[in-house]
Amino acid sequence: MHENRQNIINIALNLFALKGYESVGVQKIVDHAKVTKPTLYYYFGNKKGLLDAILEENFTVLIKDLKGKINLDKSLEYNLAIIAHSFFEYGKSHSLFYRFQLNLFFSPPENETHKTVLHFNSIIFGVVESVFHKEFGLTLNRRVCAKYAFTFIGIINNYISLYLSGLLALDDQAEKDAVNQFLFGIIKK
Amino acid sequence: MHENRQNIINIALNLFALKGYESVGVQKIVDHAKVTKPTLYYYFGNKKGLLDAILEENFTVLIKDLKGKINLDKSLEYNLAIIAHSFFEYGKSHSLFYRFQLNLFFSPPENETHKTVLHFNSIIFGVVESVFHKEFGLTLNRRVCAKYAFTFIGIINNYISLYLSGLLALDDQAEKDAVNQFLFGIIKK
DNA sequence: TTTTTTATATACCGAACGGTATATTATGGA
DNA sequence: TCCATAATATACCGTTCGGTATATAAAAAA
Repeated sequence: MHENRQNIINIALNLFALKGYESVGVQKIVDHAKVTKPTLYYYFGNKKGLLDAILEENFTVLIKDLKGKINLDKSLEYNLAIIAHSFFEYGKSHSLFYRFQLNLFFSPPENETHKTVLHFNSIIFGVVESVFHKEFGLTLNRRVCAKYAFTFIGIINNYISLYLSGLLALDDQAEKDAVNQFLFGIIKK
Repeated sequence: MHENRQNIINIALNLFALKGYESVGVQKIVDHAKVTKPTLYYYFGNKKGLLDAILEENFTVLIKDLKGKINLDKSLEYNLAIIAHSFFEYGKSHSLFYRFQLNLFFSPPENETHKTVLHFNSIIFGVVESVFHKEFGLTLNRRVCAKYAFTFIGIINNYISLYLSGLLALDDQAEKDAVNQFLFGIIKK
């Protein structure tokens, strides 16, 4: 039951990630999934509903993982390593989705797709920011904590982008490199 | 003479940056520019030709500025500051284009638009990499220099993204912050 | 002045777009 | 067994897509 629903989601993610959301028509999706248009519209209402389902399904995995593994009683270094590890493992296991999600994040602000992905990104951002707020909340204001979170996630995404381009392996060394780049820059090793 | 050509370029960049290349039809461009389709096709051949003209016109400015200001006889810190300054000034004076260019860079790899922007990005990348190669070329291999260049540009883009979202001012302090983040991380100030 | 080239408009093309009215087939409960 | 609902298909909707054949106006060259 509902196997068509899941199949449509999988097929659509593949096409979206490879060609872009706007470049893939509903007809092409249902052709690849070997169903017809009314089936897709029965499950998702419209094309945007299909996109929402894809985002919901895939982002939930990462968000739950991050929330479950972060431990605010431990050190900043510990939690940054945990975050880097979660992101990198997720990037490897959901590489198609990660590429697609990056694409949506950098899509134009008036595009409806941008706003949807922003919702999930702000959740992730809040989780990462909590780590900095616990560490620096008494000495630095919230704006600086937010900037740290944004910068750290930026460096993480930078590494994952390199991985997605085939230029880097997301191994233990890369996790350490990312955290060290953020904490100490390129000078100290 | 050719005022229609330039007008089409300006109008199209505005629409592309706000709604996305795929989401803006040729008809909408010519309507806004108050010309007709054959005029656009006379100057640019097709929609992709229009995109190429936009990229060429705008990237040339940044690339020439970078090449002109980098001085390989001076220190790494000096050149990184120069690069950050050029990027930030460019981001402020060409903010619409910068947003659009980021969007294209993160667009799906099979999309034709991605490949075009990659060409200009690799030129910029080469310029930045030359700074690291001059500094570390004897002690570090090319892969590490390339990674440094990629990371530094990533941090720069991170800052410009914050600016484009209205979350940060691209002032002198931001330039220093970006370079320090790259060189020394968040610890040393 | 005539001719050629440049620049623009009218009117149209087939294909693809997102979406739906309606019919049909399964399926599970009463 | 009957009926309601869930799930799928056929065939179609108006609109917009990128692109063009053709005509025309303006300007430059002959």
